[in-house]
Amino acid sequence: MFRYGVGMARTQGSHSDITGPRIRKAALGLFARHGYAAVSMRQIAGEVGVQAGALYNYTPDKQSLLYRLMQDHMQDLLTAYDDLTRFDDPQDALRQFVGFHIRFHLQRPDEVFIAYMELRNLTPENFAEIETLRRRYEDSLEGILQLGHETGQFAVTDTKIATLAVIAMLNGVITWYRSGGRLSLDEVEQVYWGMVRKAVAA
Amino acid sequence: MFRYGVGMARTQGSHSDITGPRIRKAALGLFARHGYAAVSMRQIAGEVGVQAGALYNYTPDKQSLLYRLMQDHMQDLLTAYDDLTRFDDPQDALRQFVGFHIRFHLQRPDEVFIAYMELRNLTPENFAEIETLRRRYEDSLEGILQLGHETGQFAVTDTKIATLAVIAMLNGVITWYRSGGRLSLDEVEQVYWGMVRKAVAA
DNA sequence: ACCGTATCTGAACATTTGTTCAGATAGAAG
DNA sequence: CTTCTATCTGAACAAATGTTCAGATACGGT
Repeated sequence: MFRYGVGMARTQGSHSDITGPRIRKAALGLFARHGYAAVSMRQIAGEVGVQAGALYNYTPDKQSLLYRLMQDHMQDLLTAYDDLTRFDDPQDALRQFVGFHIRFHLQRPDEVFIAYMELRNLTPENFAEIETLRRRYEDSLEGILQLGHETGQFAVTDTKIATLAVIAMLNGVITWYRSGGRLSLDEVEQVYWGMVRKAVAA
Repeated sequence: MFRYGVGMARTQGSHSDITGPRIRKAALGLFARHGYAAVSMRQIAGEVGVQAGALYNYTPDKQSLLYRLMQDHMQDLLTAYDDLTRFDDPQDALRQFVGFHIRFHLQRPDEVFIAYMELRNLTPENFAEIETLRRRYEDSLEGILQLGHETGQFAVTDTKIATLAVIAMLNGVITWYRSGGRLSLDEVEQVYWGMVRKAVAA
């Protein structure tokens, strides 16, 4: 027997305020684990418990879904960093940056992974947007190094390279850190701060 | 008019010693630029000037092609490093490591990119193989830091973390360095060596 | 109770995917 | 020249891809 239209419609409890975030969360995890190109819209839909077509109520296409994730992440990062009350002393400001960076990024391993690994899957326009945001964040670190260089507290021959080197080093932490592991967050922060401090020290 | 069999066979000058490397080189470049999952066998074949079916004379499948590229790279790396005559003094050994790492990796940006970004596209067995090789390389750096720690020349509270931090910092160089840019290879090496030296200094 | 709309299904679409293989030609060896 | 084999073509395959859409159901307001 065929009951016409059974299950072919809006489902119980469905609401865009619920489904939207769930889709982005599922996409986030899958993109981080398998990579953007290796994940299909049907996989994402499956994780949400919905058909693939339903995703297009929440994103115009797959590419925009990726872009949205990156954009949200970068904006969260900038907002959180802007909310800090800064220190005037370069040394204090640098320590604050290191601590903030490590803690913020360790709380969002998937976002960080995607924002770094999937840049090449963005359209040129979307890529430019994300790069602008990233640049703004890196510039704030460079500003600290620059100031410390001028006051003679830091010995960095090239602040641009030093900035990238410090960030690369800090980002490395997310490749190995697992909460509940050998070291606590405080210990990790202290170890990295020790290395950064000495690396730029005069 | 249909001439039976025109162009449907072995092509002039075709030789496995030529085509094999060309396939790997094309795959290397495409994987690095667009990512393993986003590159099709037909794209690779097209770059070589051959039909997709011909690739299967040189690799059992796409996955093995990726694995081969990573394996070759890691083995080149280990062989090149093993060929160095080592220094006894930890400071000298560390400087040698920094210089070697930067120069070796800057000469092979595509290989490095792939070896780092496409690990998740390997089968578990292939992944384990590559990880073993990578571990062997990292262990040699940790050995240097460990020795320097024992002699009191280095102040690294955690040699494991220090190893990963140093490598992450050095790897960062390939994300921005372009030959013919503002800095020469020697200058880049000096800048990074300065930061690494100070970062682990007692 | 009714109506408008938000939300989802199920099916369909044109492409593209990795892979296989019979057959055809070129090169190497005798 | 003949024979054997290495190398490639061209076509084919099933499966998977991103995306669209008519229609069906649930929700929210009146």
